[in-house]
Amino acid sequence: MRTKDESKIEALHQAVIDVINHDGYQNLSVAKIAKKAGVSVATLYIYYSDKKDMLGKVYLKIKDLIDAKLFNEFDPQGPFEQQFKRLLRNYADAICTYPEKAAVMRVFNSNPNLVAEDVYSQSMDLGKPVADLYRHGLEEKLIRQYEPEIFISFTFNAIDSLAQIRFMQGKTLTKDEVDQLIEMAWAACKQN
Amino acid sequence: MRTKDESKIEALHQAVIDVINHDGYQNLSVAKIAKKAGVSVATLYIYYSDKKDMLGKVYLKIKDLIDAKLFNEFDPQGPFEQQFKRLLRNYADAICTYPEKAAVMRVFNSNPNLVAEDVYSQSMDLGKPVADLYRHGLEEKLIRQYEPEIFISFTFNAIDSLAQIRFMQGKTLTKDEVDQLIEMAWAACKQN
Amino acid sequence: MRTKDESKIEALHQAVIDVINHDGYQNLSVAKIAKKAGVSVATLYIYYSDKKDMLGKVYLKIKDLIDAKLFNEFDPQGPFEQQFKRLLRNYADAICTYPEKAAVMRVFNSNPNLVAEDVYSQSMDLGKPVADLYRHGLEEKLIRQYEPEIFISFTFNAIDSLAQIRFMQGKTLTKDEVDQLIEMAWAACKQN
Amino acid sequence: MRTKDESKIEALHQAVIDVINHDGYQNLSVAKIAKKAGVSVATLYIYYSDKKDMLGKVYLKIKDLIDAKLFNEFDPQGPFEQQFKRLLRNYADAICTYPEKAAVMRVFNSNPNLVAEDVYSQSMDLGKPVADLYRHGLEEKLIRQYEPEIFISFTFNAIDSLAQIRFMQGKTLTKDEVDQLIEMAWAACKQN
DNA sequence: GATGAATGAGCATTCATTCAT
DNA sequence: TATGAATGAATGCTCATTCAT
Repeated sequence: MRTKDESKIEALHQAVIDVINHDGYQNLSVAKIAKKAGVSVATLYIYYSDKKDMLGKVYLKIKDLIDAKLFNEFDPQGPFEQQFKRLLRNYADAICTYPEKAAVMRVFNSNPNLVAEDVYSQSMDLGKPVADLYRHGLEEKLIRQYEPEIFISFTFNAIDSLAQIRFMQGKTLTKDEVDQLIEMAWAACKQN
Repeated sequence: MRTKDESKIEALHQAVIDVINHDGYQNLSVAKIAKKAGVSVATLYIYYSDKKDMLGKVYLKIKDLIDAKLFNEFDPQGPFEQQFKRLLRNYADAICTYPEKAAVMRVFNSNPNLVAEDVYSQSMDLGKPVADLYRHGLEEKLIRQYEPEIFISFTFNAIDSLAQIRFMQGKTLTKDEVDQLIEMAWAACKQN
Repeated sequence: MRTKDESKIEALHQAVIDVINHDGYQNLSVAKIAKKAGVSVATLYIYYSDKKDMLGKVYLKIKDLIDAKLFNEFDPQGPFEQQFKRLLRNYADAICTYPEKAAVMRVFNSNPNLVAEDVYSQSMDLGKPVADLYRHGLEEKLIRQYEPEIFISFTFNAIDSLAQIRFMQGKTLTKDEVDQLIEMAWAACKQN
Repeated sequence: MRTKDESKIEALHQAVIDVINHDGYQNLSVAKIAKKAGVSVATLYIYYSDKKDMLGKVYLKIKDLIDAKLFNEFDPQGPFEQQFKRLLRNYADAICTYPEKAAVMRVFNSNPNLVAEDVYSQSMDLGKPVADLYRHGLEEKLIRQYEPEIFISFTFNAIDSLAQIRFMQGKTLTKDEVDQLIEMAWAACKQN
């Protein structure tokens, strides 16, 4: 029965993503999700304790998917600028690869009370490697001596911001736009 | 006859803002708004044709409030960099002056279907002067030759992004942070 | 101020008739009536104690209008068959002259709880002359020795019944149909 | 899983009938129906998509019940007058057997917008056998050469009309009245 | 007399969740 | 495991009626 289970969970997760992107998350009812996933509402409650629990798990799964791409070809020993840009490029790649999932993640990020507090982590929380990189850049005076959140705003959030606009227009970031975003992010953050 | 009670409209608007910031907008019910405003639900429907209409009007009022600050001491004839920074400073000032309202505007901006399409304008739409400034900078080759949305991401949206984080932490942008945001925005956008 | 009053009452009465025929009487709200009449809801309550009172008065007015036509050229001394047919012809004339009003009367007749009990009188209650005629016919053995309601069914109600069907089809009774109805009514009622 | 509770549907149908006859159909609210049926409002929406759907199904069920009686001992080859009277007697029997249901059907028939258009058929539409009989009588010159609706008025509708009056008086048609109604209907319709 | 403002109670419908099988 | 049946509480909205001017 293991495979059966997994396929149902998968279907439910995808349904959440579809419904949010299709109807907006304020129309996100368990009935709609279950219907779209082709399972009964009661079945949904076998896998998840409640709606919040389910959304939290979807969120986490999406986050893992994107984080998984984040450190592709990432060399913690390489030169700082290269690492910095590598990270952002990977992030841009990730949200271009999974545009609907990225859109859902943005929804979760700007609506913290959709999921339980403990499951939710700020958009800042891109994990230890990012924090390490930031600290490294700070110590070596390669980036401005500002708070980490301000960097997030000009890096990941700036990319997200454009991606969101493009997603609303039914597009994804172009290769050129990614290059431009990275250039501007670097220009914004680097210490002169 | 009874005279129109302007204070009720004010109370309703404030209630919308409070409820969105306290309970999140997915718990934004007409009943809750009316209760918080101290009026009956039926009364609400005297002033607004429906929920969407009400939210639209709240949105517009907030937008006007912020836009009103935007062109304070703004000199369209002044040097470009100064104008650029003036605009962003004014924007930062505005959202620091009305932090709850700015938070609400962010919610509306990322949830377009909360309000009628005609009332809604993209976060990009900061009005003609901004568009003029962008075009001017482009023509004079003072800023990068990129699409306007990408600039929005590194200017208004970057500021918004940090403001949102601070708001969630129960803070507002500090004077220093505003300075830093403006510096970074300019570094990101300017043509080298 | 007398004329002003009358015109408002007239407008309200007409509005009731229009709304019932247009939207059906289950969508008959005082707000809709007042709007259509061009007066405020509160004004309506100056003229009538409540909705039921108003509808009752409209009903009575319509009834009077139709009853007024009923005894046109009616000769209580004339031969029975002629009187019988005269009455029905007058009735048919009346509901052809005021088709919307007749339609409204039918609604009231089949929904007794729309108006107060005291104002409401059974469709049978066409007044004393009709009762007299019935008694006369009975005594002279010119009509069947049945209960009065059964005659109503084959006379006024039969005419109403066809008129209603025609009204729903957007038509009124034709001259021929009226003749046929009267012939059949007489054939049904007369004693052989 | 829980099994479908047929008794609930039955209770709901009966509740509709009761409420219409006791409170009139303009006070026919879903809440009242559910309460009277002893089920929750939400349960009602498991069985019916909406109020209109429910009323439509009640209507259809009642219609079927009455129609089922209509062709009892009906012999399409028998003499015309006998068939004519048989049909009316069956109809009278039906509405005497189910007086509350017949009353409800009358309400539905005179308020077409209570149910969906497709479910609704005019009171005339008593099915093909009635139409056949009418055509037969017409061709053989056994009945007057009039439109079908006019016959309906002097047959089914006349019976209905008296039945309605009696129902309002808390009675049903007596055996004698049925005989009288049929005699009069035949007298009205037959060709001399 | 006239009316815009105001409301409690009610409307049809949907919600997230649990039950019984 | 799986699900149709069931529901109390909530949803957005409208009602007939009254108030204050």
